[in-house]
Amino acid sequence: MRDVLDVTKALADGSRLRVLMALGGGELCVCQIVELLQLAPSTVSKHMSILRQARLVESRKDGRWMYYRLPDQDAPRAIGEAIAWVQRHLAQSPQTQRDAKKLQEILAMDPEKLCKRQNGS
Amino acid sequence: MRDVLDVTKALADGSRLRVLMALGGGELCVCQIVELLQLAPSTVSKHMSILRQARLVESRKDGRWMYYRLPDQDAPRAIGEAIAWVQRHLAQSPQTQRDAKKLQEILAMDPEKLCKRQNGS
DNA sequence: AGTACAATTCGTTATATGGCGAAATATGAA
DNA sequence: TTCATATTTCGCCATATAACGAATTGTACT
Repeated sequence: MRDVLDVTKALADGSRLRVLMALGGGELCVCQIVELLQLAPSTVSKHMSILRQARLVESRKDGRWMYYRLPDQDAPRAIGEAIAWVQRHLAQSPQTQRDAKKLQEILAMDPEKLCKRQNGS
Repeated sequence: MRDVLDVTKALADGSRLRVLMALGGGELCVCQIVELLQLAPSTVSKHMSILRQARLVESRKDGRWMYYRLPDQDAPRAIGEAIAWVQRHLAQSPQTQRDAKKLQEILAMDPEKLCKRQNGS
């Protein structure tokens, strides 16, 4: 039950759902997620740790950058099914579509500049 | 997104998950759920209103008793899938099995006496 | 009408959660 | 080593949530 609750609690937040949908397009680093959600880096980091705790995302560290991605096949079945459910039922959401658009802009930017912009402003 | 969040938030509580699993065996009235969860009637009522808001349960009033059940075919697909997911991944849980056992005892009781017992003690 | 009673609503309290900024951590570059 | 910087951890605050008991509502039975 703990496992199931970890998943449902992790899914019970709008920002975290948006991140999961965004990761459907491939891995993202924290500063890209910060830019998408327009939340403080510390807040995003907390969200990602909750998602990782629930095993809804996996992470990879590359230098100073931490990349998050959706889990692959080795993940428990419950996880894959939960993510698929979210994707099915959120795909048409206006929020998801706005985010997809913004993600294009973010991915077009140089990640270096993106991160610096966050300290600057 | 609102709909999806209503569902995930409703599922993000242990008591509500237990109720959904219990309803897999058929409809229950509030006092039976109170007996199962060992929570105050007002608390259970609140839980049920959250589940109904999310459309994870339907209700039927019979005299003074309110019966709750899992939704039938007319429910949105997202709902049926969510319930099926919970059932699949909670079926083996110790909590679910304890509850199933206790449910047998509750169903064996006279509902009239069950409700009165709650005021008495 | 009046009583009994299942369920809900309301008001309150304790805890959980989401948000931020400051400080700490970790890693690459000078 | 020293500095810059991406991320995380920590401490704090505001809001949300779960729990209860008391009061209210709705229904059946005198």
